[in-house]
Amino acid sequence: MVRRVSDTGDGQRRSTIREVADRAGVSIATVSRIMSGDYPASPATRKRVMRAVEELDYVANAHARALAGTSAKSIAIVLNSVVSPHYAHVAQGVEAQTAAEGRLCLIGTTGGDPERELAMVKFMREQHTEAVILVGNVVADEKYHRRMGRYAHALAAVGSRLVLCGRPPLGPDVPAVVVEYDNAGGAFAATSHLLSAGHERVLCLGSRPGYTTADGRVAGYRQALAAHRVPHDPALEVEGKMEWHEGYRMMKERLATGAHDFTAVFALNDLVAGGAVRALAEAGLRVPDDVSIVGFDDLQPSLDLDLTTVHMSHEEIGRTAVRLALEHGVRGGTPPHVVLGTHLVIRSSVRPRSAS
Amino acid sequence: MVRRVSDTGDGQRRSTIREVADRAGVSIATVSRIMSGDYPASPATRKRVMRAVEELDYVANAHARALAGTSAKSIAIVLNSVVSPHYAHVAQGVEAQTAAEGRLCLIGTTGGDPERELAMVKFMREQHTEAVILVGNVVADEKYHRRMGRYAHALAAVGSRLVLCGRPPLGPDVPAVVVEYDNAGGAFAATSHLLSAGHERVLCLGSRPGYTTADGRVAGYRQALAAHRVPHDPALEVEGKMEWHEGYRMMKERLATGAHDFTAVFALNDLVAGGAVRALAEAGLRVPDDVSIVGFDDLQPSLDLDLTTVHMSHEEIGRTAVRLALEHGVRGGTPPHVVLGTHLVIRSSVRPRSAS
DNA sequence: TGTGTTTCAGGAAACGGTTACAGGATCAGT
DNA sequence: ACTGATCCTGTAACCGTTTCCTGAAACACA
Repeated sequence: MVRRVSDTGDGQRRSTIREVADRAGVSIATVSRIMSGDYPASPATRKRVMRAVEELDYVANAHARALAGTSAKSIAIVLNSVVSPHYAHVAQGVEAQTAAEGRLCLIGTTGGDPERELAMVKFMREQHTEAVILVGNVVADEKYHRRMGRYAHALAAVGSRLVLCGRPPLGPDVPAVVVEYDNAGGAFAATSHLLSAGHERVLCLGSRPGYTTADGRVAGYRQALAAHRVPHDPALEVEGKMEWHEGYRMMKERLATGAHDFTAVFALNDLVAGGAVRALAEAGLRVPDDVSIVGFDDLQPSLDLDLTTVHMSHEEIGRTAVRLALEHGVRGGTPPHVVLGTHLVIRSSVRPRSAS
Repeated sequence: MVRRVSDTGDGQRRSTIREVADRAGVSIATVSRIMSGDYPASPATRKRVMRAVEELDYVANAHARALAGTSAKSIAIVLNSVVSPHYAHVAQGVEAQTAAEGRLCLIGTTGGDPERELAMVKFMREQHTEAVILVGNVVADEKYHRRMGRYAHALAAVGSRLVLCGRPPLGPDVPAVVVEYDNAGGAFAATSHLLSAGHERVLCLGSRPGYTTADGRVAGYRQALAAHRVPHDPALEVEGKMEWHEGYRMMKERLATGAHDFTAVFALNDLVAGGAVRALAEAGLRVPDDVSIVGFDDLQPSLDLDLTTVHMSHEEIGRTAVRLALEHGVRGGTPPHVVLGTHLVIRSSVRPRSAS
């Protein structure tokens, strides 16, 4: 019997339970039981084992433990990127709740690439995570739908323990917990706030057909226009990604090509608002004196900009995702679908039109 | 022989390699070999196995695989929180490089609690991660030193594969890779920029004795004063955490209690700068007309504020940490210690004193 | 002292893979 | 037809735990 050397590949020799047992002069069963909590061992035995553990600096192998049944539970979160403030907060929420539930949190990023997302999900499945939380919107274009088949197949295998965070269901045959936030409602409130202040030409910055988050917010914008009986001018909807530089670009181009044909701006998120504000400033336009603006997210930028914006509890989304995944895991049944609300935070970036 | 049911606890029945083998009419060895890449199997056998894998939706158990030797490599990152932009970028860098090296990234947060940090390190050890990257500064107070013993013990066990990111060494007996950034150098450049513009009363916002990052930046601030032969006034150093609200508070209190006895501000990071700018604005003071300000980090806020600031490549830090950990793992020897440079980014938040 | 109960500890199977070793076919060369 | 070499596949040991089942010692009680 050749015993392979237990080399973990990192040059570290780890002591095993057998070595602890030998040193303590007991069987491995005894060591295992003593390690895993309250077992009625004689004080003498217990002390001997503990000393051996101490001396050998023994740490149980999580893989072996998982294989033997007592798996160290873990939950995976897969997102585009962790630098975007929104995602960062969601990740924070997931991590916090995961820790609170005594689980480990695995994280993987995809850069928005569906291919990498698929690979990640497979990887997480191999790790036997209890749940995979997918966050971030995915473009619902043709390519996406073509790959849907494979997605659905791979994801259905983890069954209901799949959680979709702020993104559309993958298909009717793929059961999944869904946690959304009320994009349309928030956008409605934001736009209404501007309209109520007398603004009628409201620029909508950052639309991006096919991206569900953007679509939801644009929908809310339009609903608000309709509710206030303000005509909808498609030319006021500007396409762009929800990033600072895009906000800057969109406003820059708007000011360069067209006339200053708006008095207010609804930015699809705070980053876009920030970029837009800078572009306005460079054109000599002031907020809120010359232009009113409302953002979305209530993240860091809104403090610096003193921006009126739509507040979401980003961490709450992450926490809820974990909680629902776990609850649903024990309860079963049809997976829950939760929509988290938003509310408007008034700061100083909006001024009534009559007063301007 | 009673075969326990392979229940992973999540209600999902996962198919095993044995089931695949049975269905394909081959042995498990063949399945294993075919799954793990290029093995000279007959096309017929290969096809049969692949079909069985497909039908059963077989995914190998990562734990079993790890136990058997071919471990799925992983790297752990432990940090205070992922919402702080700096940490988020570092985490992003770690994640990116980890993925590039074909590893999985485990993430854990501690909330700055040394106790939780210790628990995390232990957890990561159990997971047999190749390296544990510790990022974020830890207060070097008495309590910390008291616990040092246990830290050192637990951490030394992962040996040189411990990476310290922007934090002080744990002790002379604990070998670790260290990746730092030049806080003092950056602060020196920032402060010098203000001094060269003719400012002599430069407020330093966010000092916090014992916290190495803050200490480094304050040191650079003082060195710059000395180099420019400007007297150092301790009253100009204001203590506070490196957060937006703290920056706001510090400036608010300064303006409330004392006179406006400074013409420039060196904020220890961009968040603090943002809070300070808001407080100044509320007092009717403009940047840069009335007060010049320089930040540190060159993160999102500096775009909104058009802030002159010290640029660091936050992601680079994370990437470097992973790269060094892996390189050092194969090379051995004394662990490397790398210091990454910074440079000043000029925007519009500083104006020469003579012109104001 | 005999017997029934605890109390504590060990032996061994099982978890799901990988891989060294061995062996049966198939095939080419003589 | 015999011998080797070549190909492919199966058997079984092993990774490091947990835990069921069994058994010996110690104890209580009649």
